[in-house]
Amino acid sequence: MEESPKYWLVKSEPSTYSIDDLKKDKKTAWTGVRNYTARNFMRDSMRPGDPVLFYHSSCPVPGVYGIAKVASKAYPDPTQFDPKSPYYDPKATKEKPIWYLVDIAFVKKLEQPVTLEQMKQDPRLKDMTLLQRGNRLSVMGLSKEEFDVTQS
DNA sequence: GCCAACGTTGGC
DNA sequence: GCCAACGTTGGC
Repeated sequence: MEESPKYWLVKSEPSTYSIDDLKKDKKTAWTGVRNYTARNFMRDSMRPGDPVLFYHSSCPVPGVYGIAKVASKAYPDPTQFDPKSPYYDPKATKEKPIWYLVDIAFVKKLEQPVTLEQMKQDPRLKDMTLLQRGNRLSVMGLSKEEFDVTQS
């Protein structure tokens, strides 16, 4: 049976990595996610080609600034093995990695961002994980409807 | 810079 | 296995 398509949202602080950086790079390894729920999404559910909303957080106007897509299957995050990396995890070994990631590829930058403010006011997005109280997930799933609203 | 909300850690 | 303390996230 055909698996239903999945839609995603990833957060990034634009001062660290923005949609413009992704546009320039075309593709990037989504390193540094150190949250088990987010890891599980990447490791277990993301598939190459899945559409991704690119969200800017901790910036003057938080919101969705672009579209990306999943560009690889999951593989171990190399930064967990690197003692010089801020994401180094001494408990991880190459035989037993802890953290996984996928590659994310640029699709497009939105001419106008869909701001957090706009999303909060859209009744169709009431159940969106992003808008739930206190949510801090950096990788989250979306329904097709939630993905499509930001396209209109 | 503040602070609420959350996840993780570690003592017991 | 509980739960208080702590660190981090992220909007404002």
